[in-house]
Amino acid sequence: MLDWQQQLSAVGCRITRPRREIMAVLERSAVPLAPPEILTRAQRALPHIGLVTVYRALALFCEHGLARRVYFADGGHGYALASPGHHHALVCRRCGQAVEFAGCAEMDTLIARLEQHTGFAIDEHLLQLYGLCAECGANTRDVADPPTH
Amino acid sequence: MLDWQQQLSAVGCRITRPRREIMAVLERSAVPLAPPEILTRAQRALPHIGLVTVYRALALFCEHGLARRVYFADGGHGYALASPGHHHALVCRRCGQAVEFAGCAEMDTLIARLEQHTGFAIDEHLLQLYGLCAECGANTRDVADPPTH
DNA sequence: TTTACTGCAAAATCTTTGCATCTAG
DNA sequence: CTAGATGCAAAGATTTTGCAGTAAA
Repeated sequence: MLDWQQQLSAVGCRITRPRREIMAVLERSAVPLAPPEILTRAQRALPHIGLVTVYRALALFCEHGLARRVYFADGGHGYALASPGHHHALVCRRCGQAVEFAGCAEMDTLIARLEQHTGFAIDEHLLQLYGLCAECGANTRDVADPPTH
Repeated sequence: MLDWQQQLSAVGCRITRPRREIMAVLERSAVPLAPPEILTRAQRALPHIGLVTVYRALALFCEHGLARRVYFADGGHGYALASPGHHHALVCRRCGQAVEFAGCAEMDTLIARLEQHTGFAIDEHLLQLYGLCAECGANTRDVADPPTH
């Protein structure tokens, strides 16, 4: 399996210091991050990196399936690393932690039924689940730390 | 079943001319609309309505389950009327038309499996399907009209 | 009449673009 | 070397906030 550097190189993209750092920030975080937060974290290693570069790197990563946008229950969103292949996100509404999962097998029957009823040809889907992770579920009465998107 | 006016009145909200018009705009559209487009359409009947009112009305409608945000395959989003109860959207990637559907019965097994594996307590989900509606599927070689979000 | 709502103006965010400079390959 | 990438500054969008006036109930 190709790692992200090989994958980008293969299509003529360069592996630069900012891109490596942004990828590293995403790799370190269990929580999907918003671009300004990614910037802040990347600046610890690369003080002069700019927000524009973050946006451009994220767009590139998303185009190539290396990252994906994750929507929060409150309407906000962040970016998280994406495993190769088709996955979905399970997001903790309290700590923001996102877990990927595969398996849309369960949805195939649903999709088949809808195609028949509506005449649509369905070829893509967005599925995200929300809830409390084991840890947050256990500490429900603590004050919630606002998730650092 | 309560209509939206009764539902809002019941919680102390007023049924104003702008809110009625914004609701009417949503009712008339098969396509989820972005706030600026909702404004334009509402202004045909209420020339002095402002964008701020649109945002505030949408926030109110969403809070009370009368409308919902619909994400497009391209990352944009719009707002559409929501039927009472739990529904999902099936969106045509060409004309933008959105159809609601019920039935997450198929997902219950998936959710149960994930709860067991991850320890999450899952209580909400976002599911959207994308494809071509029957009409757009039939006319695939026409130039696409950019959907009026 | 009361108080929730509106509209305006302005601010705060978020995201994209143009361009000169830099750097990975 | 040399295309692709960066960073800055600035423009464009989008969304939120403050406040005085307006209108539902």
